[in-house]
Amino acid sequence: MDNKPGAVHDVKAQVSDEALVTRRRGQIIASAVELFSHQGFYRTTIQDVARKAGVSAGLIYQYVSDKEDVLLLALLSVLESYKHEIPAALEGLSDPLERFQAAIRAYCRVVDQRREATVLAYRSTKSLPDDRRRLIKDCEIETNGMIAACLADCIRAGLMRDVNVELVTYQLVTFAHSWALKHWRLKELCGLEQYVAEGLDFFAHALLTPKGWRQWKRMAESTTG
Amino acid sequence: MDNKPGAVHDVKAQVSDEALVTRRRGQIIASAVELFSHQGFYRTTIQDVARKAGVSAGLIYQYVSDKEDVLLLALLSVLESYKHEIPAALEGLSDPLERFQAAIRAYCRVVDQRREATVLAYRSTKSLPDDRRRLIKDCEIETNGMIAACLADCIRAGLMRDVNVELVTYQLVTFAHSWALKHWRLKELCGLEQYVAEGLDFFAHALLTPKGWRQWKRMAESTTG
Amino acid sequence: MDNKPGAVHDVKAQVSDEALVTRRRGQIIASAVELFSHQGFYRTTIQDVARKAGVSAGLIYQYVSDKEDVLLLALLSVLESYKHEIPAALEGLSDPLERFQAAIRAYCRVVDQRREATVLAYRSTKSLPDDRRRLIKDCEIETNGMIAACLADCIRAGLMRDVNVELVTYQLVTFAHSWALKHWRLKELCGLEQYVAEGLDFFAHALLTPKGWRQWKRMAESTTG
Amino acid sequence: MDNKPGAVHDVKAQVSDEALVTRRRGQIIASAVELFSHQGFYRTTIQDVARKAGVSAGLIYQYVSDKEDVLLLALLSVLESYKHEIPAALEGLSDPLERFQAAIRAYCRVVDQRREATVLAYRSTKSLPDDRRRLIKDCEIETNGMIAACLADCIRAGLMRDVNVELVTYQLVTFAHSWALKHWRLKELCGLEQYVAEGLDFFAHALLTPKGWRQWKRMAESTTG
DNA sequence: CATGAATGAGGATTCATTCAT
DNA sequence: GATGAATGAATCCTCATTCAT
Repeated sequence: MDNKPGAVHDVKAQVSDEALVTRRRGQIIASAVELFSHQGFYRTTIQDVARKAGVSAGLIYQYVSDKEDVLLLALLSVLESYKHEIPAALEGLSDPLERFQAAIRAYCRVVDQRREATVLAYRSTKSLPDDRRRLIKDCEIETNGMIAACLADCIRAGLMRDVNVELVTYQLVTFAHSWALKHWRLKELCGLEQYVAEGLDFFAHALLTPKGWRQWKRMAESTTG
Repeated sequence: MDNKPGAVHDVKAQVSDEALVTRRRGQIIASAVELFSHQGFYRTTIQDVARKAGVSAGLIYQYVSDKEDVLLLALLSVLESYKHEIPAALEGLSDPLERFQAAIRAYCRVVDQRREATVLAYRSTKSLPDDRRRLIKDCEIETNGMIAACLADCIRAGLMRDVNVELVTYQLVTFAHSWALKHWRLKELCGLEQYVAEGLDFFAHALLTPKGWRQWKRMAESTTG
Repeated sequence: MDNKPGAVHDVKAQVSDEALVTRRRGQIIASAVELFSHQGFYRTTIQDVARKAGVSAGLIYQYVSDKEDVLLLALLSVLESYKHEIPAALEGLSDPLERFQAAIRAYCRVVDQRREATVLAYRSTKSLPDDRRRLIKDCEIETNGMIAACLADCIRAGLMRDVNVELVTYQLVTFAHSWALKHWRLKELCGLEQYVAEGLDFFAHALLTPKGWRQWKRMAESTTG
Repeated sequence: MDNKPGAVHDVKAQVSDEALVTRRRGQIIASAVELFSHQGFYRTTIQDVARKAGVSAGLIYQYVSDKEDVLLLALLSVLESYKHEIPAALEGLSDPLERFQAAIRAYCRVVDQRREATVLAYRSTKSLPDDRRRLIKDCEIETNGMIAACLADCIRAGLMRDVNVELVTYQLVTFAHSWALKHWRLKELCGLEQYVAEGLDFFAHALLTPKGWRQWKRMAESTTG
């Protein structure tokens, strides 16, 4: 329910009509994400955002209190798309290994779709004052939690070694992010599909127990064959 | 020999005395890295840099043509400390697996020492115009090359699986960087030593052949025992 | 119709309301002409212009893209007052000699009214980049053309000798300008009226044919008597 | 004796050796005239002047107290070349009409030789504070005096009409200056020789008495024939 | 005498933010 | 609610001038 673009998150609007707030923020954020991603936060002016959103500069300040607020909203919209996609990809899957694979795949796919925005999140989170940055981190932790849960399930099922879940989660998350962060180079080495495949293979070797391995290979055969 | 802080790299100074240029640039860059790391590039004024370096604002422009030049120099100084430390850590080691371990360890150690600066590099490379960014990327590629070489040696020696070297290199590099990028969270989970240890264990599982494993365990025992 | 102060001339404003643009530019230019004339272009700051115009410094940049643009606009406003006054003075006159006299007189009168501004035009045209200077020169050529036409008419009517029209036009134009350029000295020798009278007498001797002379004297008598 | 480049004129040097002062100022002024003429006073930095003169920036301040001092010296050096050339051209001539012609010719020739510098004088005299500008004006008045004297002699000899000498002198002087000021256009109409010839013809018609005319024609024939 | 590195005040320009319409 | 003109603080950069060597 707070996944709608323009959801509130402590950012106060001066306009009361909630539906309007949501719609306007949606416009604003979409433009902001695009511009911030390409030109960076500081190189983008509020006028730029207003122009691209097809509204006046003044209007923005009725839905946001700061330029930094726009950044916050923009970053949250990115992070929330992560939080959205992963559960959607797991829908209906119950096997731990399948869920693990699906989660990684989904994460990489969103990152690929919002590549520029992902880079933006890395670049610009620090541009936020501490309290607003907190919100971003909470959001990231929440997403990580979903990955971590998949991992924990695999371990609990004896399919993976008993590794430090949170540390490995960072490896997995970072793997997804890297597709965006290092895209300038990776795109010359392989496509998204191969990237994910090689990654999963790597993680399989790193994590699976013999039992896990057997299932993993069975899964692979049933997919291929 | 162009690793000295303040090395030239296309950035032209108006002062001819080379020793002075090196010294002054050293001062300027040190202050810049510190300030940029904490406040970000755009929030830091040239006056800030000058004040912290104990020089006048005007002086900076005798050693640099732009504020962006200061950023370039700052980033290069970070990347060059990587390029410096890794070979130093490999000095005298000939065993591929030892070299591999030492390289990862060294990389993580530099990142730890220059944690803020590493974050800076992630945040601010995009603030540079394309041509200057090129220099940064070249530098990064070079560092990656050193890791990749260690990896390739292990594979060639039959100690590791025949993986896609460059892709895995990115995993390794990213692992080191993450210590800085996610330090706000990781520091609550473990110290650098444990981080590296768990990482190496993870990579060992992911990469080693049976032959590699035997040697790896022997190494571990000789270190521990 | 493009004689209004603030007429557009390739100088782009960021404000769309045309009437406002005209009004604001009028304010800005008036202040700029005054200040530039007294202190020179380089000694005058945009803040000075803003203060005198009763607006903020930032506002100026919504109507002008450069400080040089302000100069361009200022110079054009001066040159356009020339282009305006001369035809106005010739209105209703059909006799070539009368038109000639009226044109010179009008020119000298405008120069006298905008003495400082005329000096400004001489001093500062070269401070403009080539392309903008072009605009100034075009404007000057146009004004000269009006004087030249009067001269040519007199020649065609057999009232003046067949001299090189453009060269002599420069003499006439220069004569008018000199009243401003050398005012520091001329004002001690005579008033504007006498300056014009002596000038016309000089040019009459230099240019009139016997036929021209007869008419010239008749004109003088009818004016005096 | 104060025609030497670098003559003192109230401008105090910190160096005592007079010969050296003269030499150094010569170097400095030559570079300054060149640079100021092309780029204008404000666009030229002291460093520019120093570089072109092949000296250090600091050195200039040992021979001059101000950047404005450099301008003053530069302008004086131009005006003094006028004061120099005219008497030189009159040397040995005693006939008033010949002297008149020679003076105009000489003036135009110097202006032609130092065209850029002449424009500089027009542009930049106002950039000087009042007291230093005084020096320039005195110098100009002195030069005008030489032209005025030639004119007065012609009148006294009954060769020219009894016009207001100083006013007409301004016409003559202005005629010479115009060759520089309007050179961008005039050069397309004629060369210096023709410019002078047409000018002299114009002035002849404007000024000569019948007696003067007869001699003027005789002079022309003897030159031509 | 000469050098040229260092200073720091000064000014053009940008842009987040406000507010009258 | 929306607009966009106006503000003015903030910052980069230049350059005349000084002074230690």
